Amino acid sequence: MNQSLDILKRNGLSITDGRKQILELFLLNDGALSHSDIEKKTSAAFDRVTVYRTLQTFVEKGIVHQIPTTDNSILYGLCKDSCEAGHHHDEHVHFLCNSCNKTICLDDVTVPHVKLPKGFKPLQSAMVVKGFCDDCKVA
Amino acid sequence: MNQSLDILKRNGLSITDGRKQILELFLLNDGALSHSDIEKKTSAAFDRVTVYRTLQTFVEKGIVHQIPTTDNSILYGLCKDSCEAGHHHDEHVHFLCNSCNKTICLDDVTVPHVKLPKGFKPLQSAMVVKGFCDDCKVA
DNA sequence: TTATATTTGCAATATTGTTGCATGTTTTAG
DNA sequence: CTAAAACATGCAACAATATTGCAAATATAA
Repeated sequence: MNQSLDILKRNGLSITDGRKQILELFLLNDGALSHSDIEKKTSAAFDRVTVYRTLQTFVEKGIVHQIPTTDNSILYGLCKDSCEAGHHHDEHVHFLCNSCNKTICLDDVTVPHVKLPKGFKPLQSAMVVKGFCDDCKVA
Repeated sequence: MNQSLDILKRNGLSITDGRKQILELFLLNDGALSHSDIEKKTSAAFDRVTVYRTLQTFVEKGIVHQIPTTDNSILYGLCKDSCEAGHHHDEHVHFLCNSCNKTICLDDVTVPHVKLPKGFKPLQSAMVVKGFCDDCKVA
């Protein structure tokens, strides 16, 4: 039943308090989290360095993926099961709500392919849509 | 003939050395620029605070737009003529080359609309494609 | 040309990110 | 179950990046 434990084991990571708790945050939270979100939500229980390294490890293992932003931060979102170490399948659309400010992974909305000018070879795409989410939309 | 002067005037900004030179950089450069790119390319001729404020002003006036990244930085790209103060029309695809590391605005490639789950109201979209650009592609 | 408005640079400070290393914890092997 | 090895953590020091107030300098308007 303990999903975070499961994920850590599956990825060959040692089980530590920090990793478990940070992973829990992702599992409980519906939106993406930044480094500072995590510090706040854990009440700085872990050294900031530990948080940095934990996130880095999670990215490497394909447990979370990075979401680009325009505010000098990086957001991290939980990967779907289909992600593997070193091989992310995070080509879904991310939605940033202008009102509640949450960033949500729309796992079922795939980033569409675009026709690029001659000579450009695409390997990976990211898409962020801003607007109002279901909870915040004006009725 | 002096395009940067023209742009500054059109936007009701006072003409200063810093603004002219930074704007020149964007006009001469084919890729997007970060704060630190600008500091390097101007040989730190301007205080870093001035560069921050200049970029902020340019964004507000619709002279440049922000491009999201996953590396704790913000890239700035020159807007097309159609952009106005407070109302960006930067819904074109950005291409980040894995080899030369340039980020290029593909002004003619529009970000496609995606079908969002019920209740989500989109206002603005950004898309970044990674891969190899025309210059760096393996022949 | 002068007065006003705006911009700049400096200083101080805050925030964010990185590295090496000793200590503590987890895992593995016996 | 225990000991050794492997690994993760926290601290300290440091580096880089970002923000603010304010006085001096510059640009614009009258």
